[in-house]
Amino acid sequence: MIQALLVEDHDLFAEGMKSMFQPEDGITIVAHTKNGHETPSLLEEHQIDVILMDIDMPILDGVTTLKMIKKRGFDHPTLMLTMHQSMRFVKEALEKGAQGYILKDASKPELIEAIRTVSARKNYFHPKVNEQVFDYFRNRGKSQSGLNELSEREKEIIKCLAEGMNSKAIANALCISEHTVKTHRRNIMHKMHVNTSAELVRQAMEQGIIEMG
Amino acid sequence: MIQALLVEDHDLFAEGMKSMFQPEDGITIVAHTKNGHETPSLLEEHQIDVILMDIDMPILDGVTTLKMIKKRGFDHPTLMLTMHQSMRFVKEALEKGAQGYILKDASKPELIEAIRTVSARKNYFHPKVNEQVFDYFRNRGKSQSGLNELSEREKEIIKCLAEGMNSKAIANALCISEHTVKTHRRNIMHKMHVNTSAELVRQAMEQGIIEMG
DNA sequence: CGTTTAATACCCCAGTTGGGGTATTGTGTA
DNA sequence: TACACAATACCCCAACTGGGGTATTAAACG
Repeated sequence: MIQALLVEDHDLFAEGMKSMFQPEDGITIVAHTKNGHETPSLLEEHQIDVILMDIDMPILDGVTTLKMIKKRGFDHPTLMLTMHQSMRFVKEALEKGAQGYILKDASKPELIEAIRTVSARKNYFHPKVNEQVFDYFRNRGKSQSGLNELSEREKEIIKCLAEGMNSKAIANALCISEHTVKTHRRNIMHKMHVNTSAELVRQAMEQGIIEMG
Repeated sequence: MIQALLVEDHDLFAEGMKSMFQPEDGITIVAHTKNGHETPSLLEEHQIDVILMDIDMPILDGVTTLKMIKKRGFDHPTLMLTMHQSMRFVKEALEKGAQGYILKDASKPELIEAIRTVSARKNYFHPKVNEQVFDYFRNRGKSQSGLNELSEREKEIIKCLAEGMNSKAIANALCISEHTVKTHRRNIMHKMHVNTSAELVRQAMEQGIIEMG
């Protein structure tokens, strides 16, 4: 029996996951937390074979949580659960040492297969994610630059734009010159292949660079 | 035993919901569809006491589905399930005849209470939603205008803006003059209390006016 | 120890945006 | 019928945006 820890903020989804697995599935969720901070202590209390980690959580998101527990010396195989099909998250999750990535609109058999694969320390990608990974490395080979890797500063600029600030306001807020803000914005727009700030914000939200509400 | 129909596109969430209810809960999900279009035939095939309707679905969203089945003469009590805490959705769902509204981060007991309440044809609001409803009517009393009721045309303009179109491109796409586009955009920005198109798009996405990729 | 990259800053400039007006038409509703 | 409102269109104009450059500095990386 594979013993799983579920890190997921949506209670209803978590409840569902817990009661979903039958004895014949060979999987059981032995612990659940809505809070990334509680993860380490749960990993100590229970004998966990695999972590099921939601990416989209407020306060402490899945990728950050993963980074944190790896840093503390835990090395549990981890399956990332998300609604986002974005390469950004896949890439970040892989960098932090996740073994697998599955979308929330996957089927139960797919999830079971994913959990079994990951708990055996093999990599699992949901078919829909696989396409993205393929595209990613194909583009990477071409452009060397690796899609759209935004710097922290650039993400900061995007957040300001999304909050309705213009160049001058951003310059004041970040204590830099208006020229610099303009340069950043232009670089971001090039990287993301968009033509207006409005489209920039849309893309950023879809890719999870900006958190929702 | 309350017999429920679940309309939900995320397979994993649906699977979870199905296996979540125990006999002592007095609730069972007798049918599930990922597709709003299938709802009417399922309502005919099964004896359904309550519909659990996800709002955030591609192709045919929950509110549209609800409108469609009401139009076809079905009058099942319906509980809307969503991640959005936005007043816009609450309002639309109510207008289309939903009996209740619950967020996906509710707890299992809350969900059970909601289903029981709605199936008895009483109204149910999740506490978090209740605040919004209260705010809404309080503002409504003040301003008479009712928060930010965007016209269909205005929503169309927003979608174009989010796709990176400028006034000229939107004017061409919608076969109207550039002046008109400008007027619309200005009206929208007033209604939504934002100062830039970028912020406009952010707000629109948070309120669900624009669907996510 | 060179090379790359992020962050910073500046120049130029056409074109768009955002804010202030006003006005006509059609539709729907009180 | 009369009033309200959505959609349309136009005027003016200061300010900002987006696209084209170039360049310095410091940090990161092989």
